[in-house]
Amino acid sequence: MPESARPVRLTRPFYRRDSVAVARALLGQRLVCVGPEGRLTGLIVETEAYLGECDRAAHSYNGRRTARTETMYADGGAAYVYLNYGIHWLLNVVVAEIDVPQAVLLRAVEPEEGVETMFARRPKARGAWDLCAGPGKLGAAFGIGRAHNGLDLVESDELYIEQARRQTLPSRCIVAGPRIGIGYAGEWAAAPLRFYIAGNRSVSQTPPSRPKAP
DNA sequence: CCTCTGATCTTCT
DNA sequence: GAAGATCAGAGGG
Repeated sequence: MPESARPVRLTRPFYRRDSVAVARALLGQRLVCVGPEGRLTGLIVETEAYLGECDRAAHSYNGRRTARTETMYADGGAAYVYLNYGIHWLLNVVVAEIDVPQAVLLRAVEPEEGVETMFARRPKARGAWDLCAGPGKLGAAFGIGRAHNGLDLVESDELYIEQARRQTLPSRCIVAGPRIGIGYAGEWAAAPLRFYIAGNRSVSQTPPSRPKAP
C-alpha cells in the first residue's frame, strides 16, 4: 500500500494559529474518537471561534484562569472539554501558543463511521444527520467526557483530527454568523465567529425542511 | 410552526 | 443565589 494513502493527522502548526483561522480550516476535516465501542468518525461541519482574554463570551475572558479553564491555556492542539448547563459535555480545540487561551468549539459533525454506536447513545436522533447536529449532541454521540479534557490531539490515539482535505474550504462554501447562546456578551454577541458549511444538513439549528409535494 | 421550561453542575457574586 | 458556549418535551397557534 502506498504511504500516501495513509490518513494524515493535523499537526501542531495547524493548531498554533488564531482561533478564527483554525475554526475555518477545521471545516471538512475528520474528527476521530477511538473508545471501547470502536472507532467513531465524522466530518466537522460547524465551529465557533473564541478569541480569549478580550472576548467576553470566552471562559478565559479577562484572563480568568481556574481549574475549569486551565486547559484553555495549554498549547495548541489540546482538547478542552467542559460540562455545560450541568448536562452536556462540549468539545473544544485549544489553539494558538501556550498561555494564549483561545479555543474553537466543535458544534456539529456529519457522522461517518460508528453510526450504529451513535444511535445507541442518542436514540432520539431523527436520522443520521441529527446524531451530532449540535455541540451537546456531538459530545453525547462520541462519548466525550471529563476523561478527554486535556488530551493532546496531536499525540493521543484516543482523540484526534485527520486531514480530510488539504486546503481550507473556499469562502463561498463557508457561512459566517453570530455565535449561538452568548447574548450576554455585549458587543461580542454579534461578531461573526460561528462558521459552518453552507447547505450541510448536520449543521445545528437547521430543522429538516419538509419536502413540499407538488 | 413557535415559545416556554425543566434538568443539573460549575463558577462567580 | 444566579447564570450559563444545550437539548428535548409540552403546549399553543
